[in-house]
Amino acid sequence: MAMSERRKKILRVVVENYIETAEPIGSKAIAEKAGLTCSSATIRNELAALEKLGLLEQPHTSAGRIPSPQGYRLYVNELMEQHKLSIQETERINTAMNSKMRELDRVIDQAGKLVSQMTNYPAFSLTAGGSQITISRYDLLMVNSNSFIAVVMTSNDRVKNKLIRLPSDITEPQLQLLNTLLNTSFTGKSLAELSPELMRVAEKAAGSSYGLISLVVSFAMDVLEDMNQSIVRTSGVGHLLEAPEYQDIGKAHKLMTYLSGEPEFSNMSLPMLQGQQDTRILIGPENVAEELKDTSVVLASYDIGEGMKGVIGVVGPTRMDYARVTAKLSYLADNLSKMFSAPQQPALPQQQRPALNPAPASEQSGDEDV
Amino acid sequence: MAMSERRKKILRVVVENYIETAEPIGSKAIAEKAGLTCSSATIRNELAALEKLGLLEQPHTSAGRIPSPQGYRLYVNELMEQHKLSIQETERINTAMNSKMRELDRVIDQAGKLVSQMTNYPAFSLTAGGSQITISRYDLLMVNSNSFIAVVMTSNDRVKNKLIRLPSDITEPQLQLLNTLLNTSFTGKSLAELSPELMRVAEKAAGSSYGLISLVVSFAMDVLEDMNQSIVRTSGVGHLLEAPEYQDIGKAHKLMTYLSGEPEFSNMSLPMLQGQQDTRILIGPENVAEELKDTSVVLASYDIGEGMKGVIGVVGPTRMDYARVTAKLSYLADNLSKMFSAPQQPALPQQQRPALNPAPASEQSGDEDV
DNA sequence: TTTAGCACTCATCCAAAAAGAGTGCTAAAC
DNA sequence: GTTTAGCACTCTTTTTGGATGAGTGCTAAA
Repeated sequence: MAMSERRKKILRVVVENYIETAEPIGSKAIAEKAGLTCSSATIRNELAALEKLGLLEQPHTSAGRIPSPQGYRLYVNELMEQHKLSIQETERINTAMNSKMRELDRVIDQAGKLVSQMTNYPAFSLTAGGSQITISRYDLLMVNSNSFIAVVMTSNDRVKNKLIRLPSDITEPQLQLLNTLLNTSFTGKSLAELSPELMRVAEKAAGSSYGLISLVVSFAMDVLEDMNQSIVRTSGVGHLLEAPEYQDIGKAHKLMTYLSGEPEFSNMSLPMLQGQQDTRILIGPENVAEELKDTSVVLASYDIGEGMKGVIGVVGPTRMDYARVTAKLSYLADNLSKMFSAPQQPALPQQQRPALNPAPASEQSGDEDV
Repeated sequence: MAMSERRKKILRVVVENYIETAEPIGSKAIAEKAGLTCSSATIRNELAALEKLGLLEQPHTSAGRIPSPQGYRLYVNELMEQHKLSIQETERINTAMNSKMRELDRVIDQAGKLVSQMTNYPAFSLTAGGSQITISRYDLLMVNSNSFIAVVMTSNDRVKNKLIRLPSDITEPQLQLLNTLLNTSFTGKSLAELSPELMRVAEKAAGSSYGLISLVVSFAMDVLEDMNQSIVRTSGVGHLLEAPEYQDIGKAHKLMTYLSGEPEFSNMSLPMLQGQQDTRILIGPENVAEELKDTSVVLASYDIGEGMKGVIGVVGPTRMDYARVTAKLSYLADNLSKMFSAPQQPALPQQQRPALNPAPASEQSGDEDV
């Protein structure tokens, strides 16, 4: 009896009305919208009950009701209907993914932008979780007597390179030797295992007084560190101003500054980075950060391979359209996962660079380079 | 007589007051601030004259005066004093540049962010002008029988790579052959010169039926295209809300959306990309874009080497503090130029990765990779 | 349990009045 | 000829107070 069907219906009308209009709704309007047979007075009684349960709130004595965060939570958990994406929407995502999403950096960037454009909310995008990645191979390419290119490949099949210049000369055989040494002693090691001691020992053994090994290995460490480190990127903060709840400049500004800083999105993405779930909704006060206390965050994660994960998310007013946003977000995340697992890229009519021969072959694994 | 010293002084007070307070100023207040010996009535006469000259404006009959765009222009051209950066400010720029600005992509990103933080205005950052860059060298590194790494080096000493997978097997000698062919026929060519015909011919000559050449060359084309293409990045749009002129949400939102889109900053950067000047101030209506008509833009360019240029810029209300902004911008731009020309990085106490041996050597030229 | 009725509370809107800032002009002073 | 004091006038901003109306909570009857 705590939650009769009627109450659920009422709650739902309140939530959906508020999502749509951002205005409180009164008993009379509810009676009409809900298609219930009872009168507004009855609804008033129910409203009072729902308020007592903590699911509704009243901005002031003589206003209608709006959902409380708990109200949203119940709505999201039990009442919300799955939103189906329209064909246009899926098309849009697909085409956007086909163009220019090749490198990891760009994926983070573009995915965020795309999400923001599609939801009309600020969006963010991040990657993380590469701490157990190792270097699987080194190649040193001689350029001239005082510079060479170091190419390293990681266990998750990414390749990065760097042009290294030396103050003194080096010969091809020396470089070869160095290359072999690197491949025998410095592969299969994670960032943590590439200790300075190891380097010193190897340096000595090689009889190299140039610190050449350190130079290359330190580059390798940079690469691993970069993969490890999560890059967060925010886009579309301007969308905030569209929502009536951010007509208050002070409020809008505060949130914007927070979003443009380096917020701890990675924290809230944790359960997803650990693979415990792949979408997550944080409603208002459920957020840890003070700045997000009356804001909701919707997150979806995707797989980059080798234990690495990416997360895309949306930030908006608590009354955001959860059904629609989650639908878009998880569709996009799914597609990103597919893109990273299948080298052939998404499942769409490809448009290769027009001038190309029908390449018999393939595409790269993910991205390249530092 | 059109512009007596007194008038200049008055104009200057009006501009500087407006920059500081965003409020019109009246004759009496000017008399005090300017330290002139005359009375407010005299000033009123002068004000009327300055208004007739089009240098001042009056929001409404009984308000004080504010500068017109022409007024700003005159101020910027003749009256503005060079602003000296404080030690703290230069320090801040220096330290920010030392950390994590290694790769080009990141430079664009970080420089924009830094500018925005230092000026408290939205900032943008872009690079352009690599159309005559060529590929100077190819290396193909065998990974296994159906994949290899393609490494290309460009004429401006950047190196990019890509892991290429094949549906069918390939042998080391085949790869070698391919490598040689690429280096003999496809180096020293700009993007425009890498025509599909050339590829077809080479493909035939090589007897390769795999389209392998296309695969690698098309990657090279991507690389050149990427360098050619200007990447624009905007940061700190939220700062707009701090300015009183953007307390109007509608206005703020419009400008923000414009800035977050892909605005033609590259157009206004043109004179700078062509090396005709290295800072530029566009005041209000001097801007081409409708959205920027009552906004000012300050730009500074820096050299990336090999004809490539980068531009950083700031967008703000017409009353922005030009002296301070230009000072910061050009200091940063200078430092960026230095950083790109000298491999050793800026002129500051370096902190290398702590665990490293005192590397006898150097650092990379600029950045790496795609 | 539902409903009609009614007094009551607040936010919002609007108009009118009051306050204040700054001007432009005139006539006198330097 | 330039500067200045004086003053009426204009226009914005702020304040005030009443009217309006939406929506409630409660009571008493169905």
